Amino acid sequence: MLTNRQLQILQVIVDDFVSSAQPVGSRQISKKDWITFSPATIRNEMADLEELGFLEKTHTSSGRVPSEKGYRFYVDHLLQPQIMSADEVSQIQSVFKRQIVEAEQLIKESANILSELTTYTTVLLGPDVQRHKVKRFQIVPLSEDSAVAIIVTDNGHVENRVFTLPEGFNPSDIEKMVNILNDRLSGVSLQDLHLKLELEALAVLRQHIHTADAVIQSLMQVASGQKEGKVYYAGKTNMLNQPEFHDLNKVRMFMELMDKDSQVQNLFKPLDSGIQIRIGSENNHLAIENCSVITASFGAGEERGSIAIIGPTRMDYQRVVTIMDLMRRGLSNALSHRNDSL
Amino acid sequence: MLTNRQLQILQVIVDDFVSSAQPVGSRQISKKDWITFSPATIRNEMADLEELGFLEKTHTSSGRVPSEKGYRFYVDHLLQPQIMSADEVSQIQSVFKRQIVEAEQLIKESANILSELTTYTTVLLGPDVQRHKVKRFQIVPLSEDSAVAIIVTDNGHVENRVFTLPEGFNPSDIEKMVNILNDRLSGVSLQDLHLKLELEALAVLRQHIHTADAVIQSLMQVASGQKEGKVYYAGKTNMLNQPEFHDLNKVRMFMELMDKDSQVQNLFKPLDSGIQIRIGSENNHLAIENCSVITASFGAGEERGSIAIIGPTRMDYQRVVTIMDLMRRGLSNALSHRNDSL
DNA sequence: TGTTAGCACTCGTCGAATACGAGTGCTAAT
DNA sequence: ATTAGCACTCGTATTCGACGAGTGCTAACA
Repeated sequence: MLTNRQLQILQVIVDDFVSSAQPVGSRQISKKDWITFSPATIRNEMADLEELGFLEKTHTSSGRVPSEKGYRFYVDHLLQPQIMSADEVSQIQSVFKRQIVEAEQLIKESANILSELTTYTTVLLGPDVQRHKVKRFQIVPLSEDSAVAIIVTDNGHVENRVFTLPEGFNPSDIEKMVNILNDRLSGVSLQDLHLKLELEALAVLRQHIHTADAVIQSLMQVASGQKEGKVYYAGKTNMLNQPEFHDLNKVRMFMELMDKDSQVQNLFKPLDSGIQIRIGSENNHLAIENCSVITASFGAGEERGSIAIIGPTRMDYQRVVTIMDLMRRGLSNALSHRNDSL
Repeated sequence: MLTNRQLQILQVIVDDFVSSAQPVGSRQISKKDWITFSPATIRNEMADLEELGFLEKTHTSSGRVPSEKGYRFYVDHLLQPQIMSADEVSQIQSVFKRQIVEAEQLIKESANILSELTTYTTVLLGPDVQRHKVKRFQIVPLSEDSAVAIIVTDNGHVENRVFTLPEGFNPSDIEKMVNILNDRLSGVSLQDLHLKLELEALAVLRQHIHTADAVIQSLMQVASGQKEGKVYYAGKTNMLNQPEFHDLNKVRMFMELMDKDSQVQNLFKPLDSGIQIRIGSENNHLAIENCSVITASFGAGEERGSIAIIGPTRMDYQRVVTIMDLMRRGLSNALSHRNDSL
């Protein structure tokens, strides 16, 4: 167990390093007016903390830097809620006060404000479309041999895709077919749709319509169109201002990662609904081995999305956590009041 | 007018500098076996070319580098079509040979191949949605007080948006309304829709439906949903491999630009349908003042999109132009065969 | 026994001095 | 008109020493 003095020192080191990006030395610590002991004592304690794995040195003789374990301890035990300036609070709330035209717009702006306020990179993951339920099928013929299939979900999301009509398809069959589909499959979630189309609808349609098989194939593609929710980014380039990204190679790896929605989705998905912090190697990805990711989810009922803020491990955890909490509450609230689409 | 010898020298300088990124000196030029004159002669010619503004020096005494004017002259007069390896040609054609599931997919893959083959950044601008014509309106009620409005265009594109139903709206009016809209407004282009909704449809609807005004408002929003065509990117990070982007500031500016669809759209839109090259400051944008942009458009009839490839001014113009030409032909072909949506 | 002052030592950074080499411009010879 | 020869320029890489921030250890102190 750490002594009280060690806790104090660890806290100062993390706080100082976070704001200055420079290794912090014993003298610097002793200058704080609530630190009552001498640099020499601090050096001794620091040596102990280093032995315990909470601190590191960049070279034999320069100040200490928190290790991953140090950050981990800090976020687990030393985090204190921070007071935000009224100005910043109102900046966050301004998004929610305005009449929300559409959920998508709301989310984009939230992401922008988050990355402005934190100076880090923000990723917002939209709700998982696959969970939504079918509200209505629609097929609109475009020409002799093509049509667009449309699926509207219960929350107003619209999936659509153009497909080629099979040879010998009778255009007047469309209405019949759409009716059958709507009868049978309303309320089925998109993720189940694939199966139900094949098991239930196919048999019935075959009885009525000549070329059902080909059309069903196309419909199945519509259903699986968007495998995962949308991803919104903000402040991608903020990372370039961080001194730890002065290395072009790191920049490249980071940017490449941020260009791949699917990877981002996996890496930044929260594991439960609280606010979570993953530090450095805990992220299990080379491109962000020196980054921390703070995630939270928001939403109401089935309609859940999540926020991720990515910064260097040397990031202002206290501030980000408080901002994040404000934002997730605001978003949840706004989304449950008007249950719009994404 | 430039002498034959000067042309030769300019050509060698551009070609060499493009591939090596190093200023090229007189000795290096004289080594080429089709160059018959001595380094000293070359030095004299180079001094003249510099005076004419085609070449520059990086410092008083090191090799020459093409100036913007030099590149301009090169692309205008010295460009020779290049022979591509059979391997590369087949790589391009492979995209078009496969059965195209959807135009969007086709375009994404084209962009990827372009940036792979060129090692530069590719931007593909989709067709301008605003030109498409309304094929069908649809309104699907979601709950007591909300519904989603859908517009299908003649090429299969689908625009949609959730809107709040006005107080006292009679759900059974929806069908009536949709019928009127489809009757009156089929074939109207999206860009005209705004106007026509207001001038023609509104009056008619008012006669039949109590709360028409509010609904029309929402429909107008749907129509203007996507102001401009979609933008697809590939190889954004390729630029980081170029030695001229070893400067973090340039990287930041470039990346920030590439995150703003609307700016990208303006900068990279081709002015006519041929292959165009804009060099350095001709782009009128600080973030790409050391870049060249090569654009071309593709498509059939109204369904036009465009390709832009962005690289450093020191870019392999010959190669890019030939690749671009292959690609634009391929895309035009593929799109006119199946007139799919974007 | 815990704390602190003092001091030798380490290491990274910065600036000056130096050597090197690639390339030019000019002059004079062909 | 062309070219060989040569002095000169300038960027890069390397070395060296001075400087300073910071440590670890020892010995003195409360």
